[in-house]
Amino acid sequence: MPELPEVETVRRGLLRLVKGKTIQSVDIIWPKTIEGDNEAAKLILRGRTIEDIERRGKFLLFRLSDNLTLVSHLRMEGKYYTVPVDEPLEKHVCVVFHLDEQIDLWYMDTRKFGRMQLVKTGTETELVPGIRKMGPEPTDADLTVAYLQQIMAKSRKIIKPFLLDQSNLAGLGNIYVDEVLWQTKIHPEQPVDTVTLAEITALRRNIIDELARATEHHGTTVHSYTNAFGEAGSFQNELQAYGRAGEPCMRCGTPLVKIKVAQRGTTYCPKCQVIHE
DNA sequence: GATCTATCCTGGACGC
DNA sequence: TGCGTCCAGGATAGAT
Repeated sequence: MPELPEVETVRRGLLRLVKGKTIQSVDIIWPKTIEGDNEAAKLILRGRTIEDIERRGKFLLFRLSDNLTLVSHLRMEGKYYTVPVDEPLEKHVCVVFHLDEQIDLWYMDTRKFGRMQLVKTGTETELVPGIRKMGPEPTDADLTVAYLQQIMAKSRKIIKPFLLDQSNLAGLGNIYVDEVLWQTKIHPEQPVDTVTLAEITALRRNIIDELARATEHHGTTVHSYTNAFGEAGSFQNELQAYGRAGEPCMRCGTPLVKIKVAQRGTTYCPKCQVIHE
């Protein structure tokens, strides 16, 4: 399930593989992948050159020639692969971009949750709802203690769904939320407005550092995630909470517990992570 | 306005 | 072996 480190890894891989290439034509196998009129999208994409690929949160932004941007979200299992032209289609290929130099770019998605949207470059911050409402990137410059303190004081949510909500901050998903909460010793059901300033400060540090470290490891491979070269990330070997239910906590030895929070599987240490007033 | 819930999807695990 | 059921989860529309 791609979160920010995985999406950033895909972006870097795609830059090496398709930057500067021109789209000759497009086949749309799963129509719902591309929002709106598929036939119009095919016509609009034809002849456009991929000038750059940027990222905002978990969205990939393919900057195309003549001020067009293809906004792509991988959701659960979306993946990009480049293959020789006219390679027989594998199962789960949703969109094929026929590029110049005899290369095809496949968008594959086992669960077909991923979505793409075509917009005029620069309007994605208004026209793509997920980007319009998105909170700051998890970096030292953008994600400040003061900002977190301000929005957390006003929230009546519990911490896990709060951190998963991309309008509060960008980039976290189920895996890394469990990790940073374990690192910061915060219970996933702790009410947001009761988290102390010391905890907010430590949480912010852990979010920024954890996502940067995971990006260095090319992300986490759980289920089927691979980068644009079909390679798996290695950060799953570094995980301390997610997927380790029943195993001893690396801090205190207490068996980690798995519960459901906001419809999401959640692993935490019942001794280190205790709800406080 | 804030929060919660159902929905979209399919492969894999599991029980019978 | 084959079938049915459940689980995984990011974003969002609709309900509360």
